[in-house]
Amino acid sequence: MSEQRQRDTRRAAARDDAAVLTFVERFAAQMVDAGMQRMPARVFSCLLASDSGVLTSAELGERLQVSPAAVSGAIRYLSQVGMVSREREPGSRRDRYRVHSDQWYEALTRRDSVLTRWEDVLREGVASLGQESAAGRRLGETLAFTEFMQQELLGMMDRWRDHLADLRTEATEATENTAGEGAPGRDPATRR
Amino acid sequence: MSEQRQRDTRRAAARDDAAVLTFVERFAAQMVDAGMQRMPARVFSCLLASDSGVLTSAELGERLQVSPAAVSGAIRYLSQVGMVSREREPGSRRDRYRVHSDQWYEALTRRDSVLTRWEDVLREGVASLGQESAAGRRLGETLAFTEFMQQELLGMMDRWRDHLADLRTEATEATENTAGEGAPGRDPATRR
DNA sequence: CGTTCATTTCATAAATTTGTGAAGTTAAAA
DNA sequence: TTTTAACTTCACAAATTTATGAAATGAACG
Repeated sequence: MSEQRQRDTRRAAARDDAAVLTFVERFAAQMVDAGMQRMPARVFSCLLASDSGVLTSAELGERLQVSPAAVSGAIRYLSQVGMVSREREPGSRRDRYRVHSDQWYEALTRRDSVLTRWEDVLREGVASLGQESAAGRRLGETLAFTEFMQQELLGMMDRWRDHLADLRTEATEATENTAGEGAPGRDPATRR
Repeated sequence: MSEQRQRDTRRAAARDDAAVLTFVERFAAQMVDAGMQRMPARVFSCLLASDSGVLTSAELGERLQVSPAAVSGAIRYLSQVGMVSREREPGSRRDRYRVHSDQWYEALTRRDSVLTRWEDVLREGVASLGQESAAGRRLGETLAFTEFMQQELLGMMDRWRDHLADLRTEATEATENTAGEGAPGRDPATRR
């Protein structure tokens, strides 16, 4: 590697660090607006913007300038809702947290999702207000909407998986230069 | 109206009031869990569970036991995101706030929605991290997902409108007893 | 025009949420 | 077994959010 090249690399890395942090904070802020707690949002965003897609607690703490306790709490939440998974290499005491770029979307259609809990409450509401009242009918309609939506989301995710496969094929064919965890040879049949 | 009937009505009304309040608070709590602020959630839920679908500030304040200021703030938010509209009868100084059971769902697909802002941030992230890096590729994929999802939501809402029309037709045919704002003769062609 | 009533704005007090340090727990290493 | 390193839990302080009362605005009515 020439000295010129090395200097370029170092400069690029420095620029990236700043750029990554900027993105992490902006994207996290959007997630916060959408209702997520701040720390989970920052941790998730940080993983999303990392090259490997895997970071240790220490790395997250250093990048976000927060305590191990804060990371711990955020990870507890994120793994609970299936957006991040926790790994440990046998023979180490360091956890590694990973965002599955292939799978975190799936959290949207989780069976025990927000929508399901809405439905429970709405069903109760319809029952106690009665189908005959205007209010009861309105609640019933809202219930129908959430049920419809949950059904539709399933179909949507199926189509997304196909769409994603297409995108990755295109990307691979365009560059003929696959490496890392970007686009492992993916077999649509093994999905779900 | 017989005395017996009157007593029944009164008893039913009392039961309903309690039932409505229970529902309102439970549903609002779900919306809060999903990220909405408490007061907007309560106000919206209260409108949703009202027979007329229209309430004044004073009525909302009384049912929820909150100050006019709190109602005002909640309504500002709700009308901004298109979940509630504000009306005033010419020749009155009292506002009336309405939930359009036909339309509040549409707020989900608003052009300036959460998703659109996510996309802006993600696009920036892809640009600054570069398509070549693994992180850049991951962000690009997330961007593709949000774009895909936004597109799909449009189709979904189209299908919902049809589905809703069917539901209402069924309901009307079953009872042959239409009244109030429940199911006005609806022409699918006039939608949107 | 001035009065009255409904809504909005704003400063503030209360309640909730958030992140930290320190102690506690668990499991690898010595 | 003891030591050490990593993660977790917990009580608390700080920051943020939330709802209120009081003052301000605005529009109908006399």
